[in-house]
Amino acid sequence: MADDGSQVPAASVARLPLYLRCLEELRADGVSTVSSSRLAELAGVNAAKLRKDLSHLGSYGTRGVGYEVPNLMHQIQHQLGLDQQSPVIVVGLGNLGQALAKHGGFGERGFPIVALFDVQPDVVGITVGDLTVSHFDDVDAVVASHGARTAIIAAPADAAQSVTDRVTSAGITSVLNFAPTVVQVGVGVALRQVDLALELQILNYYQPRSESERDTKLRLSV
Amino acid sequence: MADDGSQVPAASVARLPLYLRCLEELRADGVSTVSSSRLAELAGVNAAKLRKDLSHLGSYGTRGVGYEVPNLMHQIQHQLGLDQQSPVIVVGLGNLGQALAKHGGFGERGFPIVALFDVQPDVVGITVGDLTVSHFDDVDAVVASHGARTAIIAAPADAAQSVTDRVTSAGITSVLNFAPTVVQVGVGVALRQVDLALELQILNYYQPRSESERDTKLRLSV
DNA sequence: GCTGCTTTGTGAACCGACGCACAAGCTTCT
DNA sequence: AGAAGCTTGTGCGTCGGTTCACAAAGCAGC
Repeated sequence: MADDGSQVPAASVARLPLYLRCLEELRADGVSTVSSSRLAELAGVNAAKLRKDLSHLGSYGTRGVGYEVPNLMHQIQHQLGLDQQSPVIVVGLGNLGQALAKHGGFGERGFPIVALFDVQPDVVGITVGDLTVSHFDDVDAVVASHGARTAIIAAPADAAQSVTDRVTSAGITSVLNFAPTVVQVGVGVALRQVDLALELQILNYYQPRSESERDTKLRLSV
Repeated sequence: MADDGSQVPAASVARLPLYLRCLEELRADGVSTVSSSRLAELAGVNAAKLRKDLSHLGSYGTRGVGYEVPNLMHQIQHQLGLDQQSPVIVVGLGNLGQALAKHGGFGERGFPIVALFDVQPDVVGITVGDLTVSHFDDVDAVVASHGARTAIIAAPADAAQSVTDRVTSAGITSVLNFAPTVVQVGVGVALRQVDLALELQILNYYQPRSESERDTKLRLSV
């Protein structure tokens, strides 16, 4: 029902790519139809929640049968705007940045990496994957020429904010920040933060502690 | 007030490491006392929410003054169980796994990487950072000898579940999964999933779309 | 065509999280 | 000592998300 006017709740949006990935697996296995309960099991979520999530993008299931895998994939892809490729730039080619640049998973899923940037003289000019690292000073022209809208920030923490400001003024409207610091973005720019060390610290809370701890805090799923 | 019996809500736990990181910055700048409003600004959250989060671990602020930076850091560290180091193993030394293994941020924050595992003959035996990659078959003995409780999974998706099962049976109780697939863990094992391509897909939803879209969905912070 | 089985889509209750707003409490100045 | 000014800690209303449970709807077999 909700196709045009209303928004999809943020919590649902965050799960749609997960469903899409599960659907890809099913399609690879030659499955043509899937029920909400089966798909929910694969995604590790509640079946009712999954159905409600999918209902936000229309009624594409068949009662008594389930969802047609290729059709549902197409609907989710459309809703997420994955119909066309979205070029991505990477800023900061340290260990993590280089790994991300060489990581094939992005290109496979419609996010080809088209340019790499750094400021270190010993990094600018080297080849990572099949791209040569450009100097960050050239970011405006390169972003414009490729029509890139998404930036992956893998720069040091103390440079992350200025890098973010620079790429957004160059036309970037989506920022995925791996630097271990909070960055601010203006309106009209989407932002997600991924902090690897933070994840370990969160996990650590759920470790059983020696000193007279309750053992009732041993669950966590994300 | 809530120190022993009651739990800290999961949403609060997930933010405590963030506060801790901001406090580290403040301490590095020589700041000895901080108000909730200032700390909230640094962390990018609401001040009342921050105070409520901190209240879950006791009353460590002084009204009219604020929080003493070193003391608050210590309390958060204690609550998260960061008093002692927690050794970590990395399974899967592809691009991402190698970058994570060389990433200094883990060791700095109390999570020294003590062992690396893979199954590929051309990877086992190589040196990454200052560790040599062991064969995954030896995981039980190595985990036991180091007392490691946390595993970072950077293996291919189709191996992630079996790797997870193996490391948990070897004694691992915290799993940080980077493989692009949902893994299941038994009770008593904490799990967090990080999927890089997923993040880009989520971001993509908030991109302005061409076809007669509302421009009211342009915000997102995490 | 009708009955029974299966599964979707959703109303509604429930639950947790968020943020406002204010009382309690500490500090400083007079 | 008393008053004024901050800042914490928290009660409470609100909002969004999750889950249950069921009606609506399609399919299969008789």
